[in-house]
Formats: sequence, structure tokens, C-alpha cells
Amino acid sequence: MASDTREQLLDNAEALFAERGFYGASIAAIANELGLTKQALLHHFGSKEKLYGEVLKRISVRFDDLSKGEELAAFDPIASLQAYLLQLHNPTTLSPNATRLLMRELLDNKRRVDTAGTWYLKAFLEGLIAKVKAIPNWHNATDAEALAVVYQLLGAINYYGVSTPTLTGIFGEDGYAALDQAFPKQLKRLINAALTAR
Amino acid sequence: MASDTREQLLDNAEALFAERGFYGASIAAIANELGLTKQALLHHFGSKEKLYGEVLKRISVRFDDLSKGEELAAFDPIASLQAYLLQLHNPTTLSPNATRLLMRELLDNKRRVDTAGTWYLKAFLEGLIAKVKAIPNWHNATDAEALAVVYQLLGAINYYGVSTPTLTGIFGEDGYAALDQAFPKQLKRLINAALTAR
DNA sequence: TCATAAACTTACCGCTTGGTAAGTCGACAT
DNA sequence: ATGTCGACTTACCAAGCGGTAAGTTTATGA
Repeated sequence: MASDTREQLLDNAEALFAERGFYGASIAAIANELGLTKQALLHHFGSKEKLYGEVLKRISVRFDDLSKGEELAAFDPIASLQAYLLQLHNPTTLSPNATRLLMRELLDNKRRVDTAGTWYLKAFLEGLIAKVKAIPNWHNATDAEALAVVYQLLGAINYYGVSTPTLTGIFGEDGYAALDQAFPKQLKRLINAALTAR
Repeated sequence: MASDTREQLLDNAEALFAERGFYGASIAAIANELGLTKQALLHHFGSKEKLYGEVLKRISVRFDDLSKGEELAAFDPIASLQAYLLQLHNPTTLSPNATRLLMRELLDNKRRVDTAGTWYLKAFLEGLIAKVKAIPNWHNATDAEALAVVYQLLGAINYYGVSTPTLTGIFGEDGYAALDQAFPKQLKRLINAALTAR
């Protein structure tokens, strides 16, 4: 299969899994949306589980790229971490679809035997803990304390990233636009406040 | 049907919908776990959608009770809002199941025509906006700014509330216990920092 | 030119899904 | 005694699910 049609297929699968969840998105529906039959899709990926796994893998690769791509040795560790977290809020870094899918993974992996959704998160979180502890104020903090503060910031970002349809429904397009404009400024303040005071 | 067996049924349905999502939880599975046949369940609730709706309604009632039950006229508006938000972090206020289910609703209601998950949220969020603007520093803030800051705190709380299985998987029981102990302290600091600085 | 292999299609399969129809059973009020 | 009503069972149903088997078409490279 040409690698770009494969990417296209995976894009589509990602969108449908994000929107409907693993159980809600049938392989027939995914295939159909690209003009394929269910069996053709199955031919390429073997099974639904494997397809889902590849979607997840692709997202985690993007995550890794994010870590690697950061500018090294910023002088101010707070500013550095702040920039890193703000990237996560940027929809171009990780697509809204990916954010939704990861949130579903967070909800589902209690019963999923496969730990595919977890292994990359561990490295990611440990990296964040290290970044927090690089801040002078946080030098003697425990890992749990560092993780707590950074996980709160992660929650603030990801929860919002997943709320677009709901918030638009409640406050309308205009209301959401105003919120979306105010959000980054407040987020910067929040990150700064969380990491400075201690 | 006796009202307490009905509550038991709804408890069970809530747990299964929270764990597996609307599509992942079959009415047969829900009924089975209480020793009923699928048809008996269907007899009581009419359809799966209706059962789900009642589960959602029950949760939103608990939400309303939370708003009503608050101590009126705290002198310090920051402390008052902080206490209110900390309640949300307390698992006895809203069960982890309910938190999970609401998070799923946030993800699903894009395609769900029914706005059941939305209407109660509106009042809740508007209440929070009002509470923020009652703080002197925030008096002349826009609604969008107030919503942004409070939504970030909501995200920090709810994201964490949904992460237990994942975090336990990554850091082990002990690691999670340490995090869970450190979390509220950091959360208080975060809320305070977010609402004070401006 | 011919073999090989990838990219499909057609035709199934067994199982589960949500839902319906019709009847059974016991309690209880008239 | 009888009617009736709610709680439940048995027996279905069509549709959808993920997946398999076997064949067909199409491009490619030796």
C-alpha cells in the first residue's frame, strides 16, 4: 500500500476512534469513509485491535518528536517548562482528535489488557517531573509533589482540549471564541503561578 | 418496582457505563450483574437510551444538591470558591464513576443529539463564573477570562479524578498513594495562586 | 512471457446487539 | 371469585459486529 494512502487511512481511523471510541467505531464505518470495503481494511491491518494499535503508535511517535524537538538548555527552567506545556495546548502540536483519543484511552485502559496507551506516558511524565525539579524552588520536592503539580497543569490543558463541542454548545460560537482567546493568557499565568510559588 | 432496587439497578448501570462507555456496556451485561434478564431491565426502563438518560439525570441531581448545600456568604470569596472546588476533588462528593461518566459525556456529546449532559453544566459553569467575579481582583474581568481560569481548575481536578487506573499502572500502588497524598496540598496552592494573582 | 505477490471482492460465518410479542405468575383490590 | 396490574420469562427478530476463506484482478520485475 502506498504510504500516503496508508496515512490517510490512519488519519480517518484516528478521527473515528476519537469521535466514537473503540467500540463505537466499526471497521466498516472507517473503511466506508474512504471508499473501501471492510474486508479491504482488514486485509491491510489484520484486525481492528491492530488498526487501533497503529493509530495509537502513530500518536505516541508524535509525542516523542515533541520531546526531542525542544530547544535544549533554556536558561530559565520555568520559562522552558512553560513553553513546553504551552505547546501541548497548541492544537497543531497534537491534533484535537489525538487529544480526544488519548482521553478515551485514559478512561478505557482500566479494562484493556494491552498497555499500549501507557508505556509512552511513563517516559513523558518522568520527563516532566525532571523538568519541575530542575526549578530551584522545587529542587528538594518529592517526585510525588512534582508530579502532582505538573499533572494538574496537564489536566487543565487536556480537559479544555476535549471540551470544544460542549463549550460551543453551551456558550455558542461567539462565546467559545471569546473563551478561546482568553484561555492561553490565563494558562500562562496559571503555569507561572503554579511553578513560581513554593 | 421498589425504589431501592431501582437505585441499585441505576448504581450498577452507572458503574458499567462509566467503565465501558455507552456502546461498550450492553444492557444484557448490566442486567446480568444484578441477576436480571435483559428483558426485565428493558421492561423497567423502556430502552437503553432511556436507562442512560436516567443515570445521567441522577448525577445531575447530585450536582444540583452540591450547589444548594453550600454554606452561604463566606466572608472570603477566594476561600469560599476554593472550598467549593475542593469538594469536587473529594470522591465522596461525586463518585469516581460519575466523574468518569461525565468525562465520557464530554467526549461523546458531539454526536449525541440529546443535550442531557450539557444543560446542567451551563448553570454550574455560570455559577462558577459569578463566584470568580465576586473576588475583588476579578471584579472587572470578562466572563471569558473568569471562565478560562475556573475551567482550568476544573480540568486539573477532573483529569486527575479519571486517571487513577492509568497512574497506578505507571507508578504502582505505592507511587499512586504518594501522589494521592501530595495532590490536595498542591491543588489548594494552585487554586489559591490562580485566583489571587491578577 | 510468465510467475509472483499485493490489492482487493464476494460470499460466508457465528455471535452479540437492542428491541418486540406474547404469555405466565402472583398479589391485591373489588 | 374475578379482574387487573406490575413483574417477569420464553421465544423470537433483523441488523450489525469482527473475522475467515477463497477466488479475482492488476501491477511489476525477471
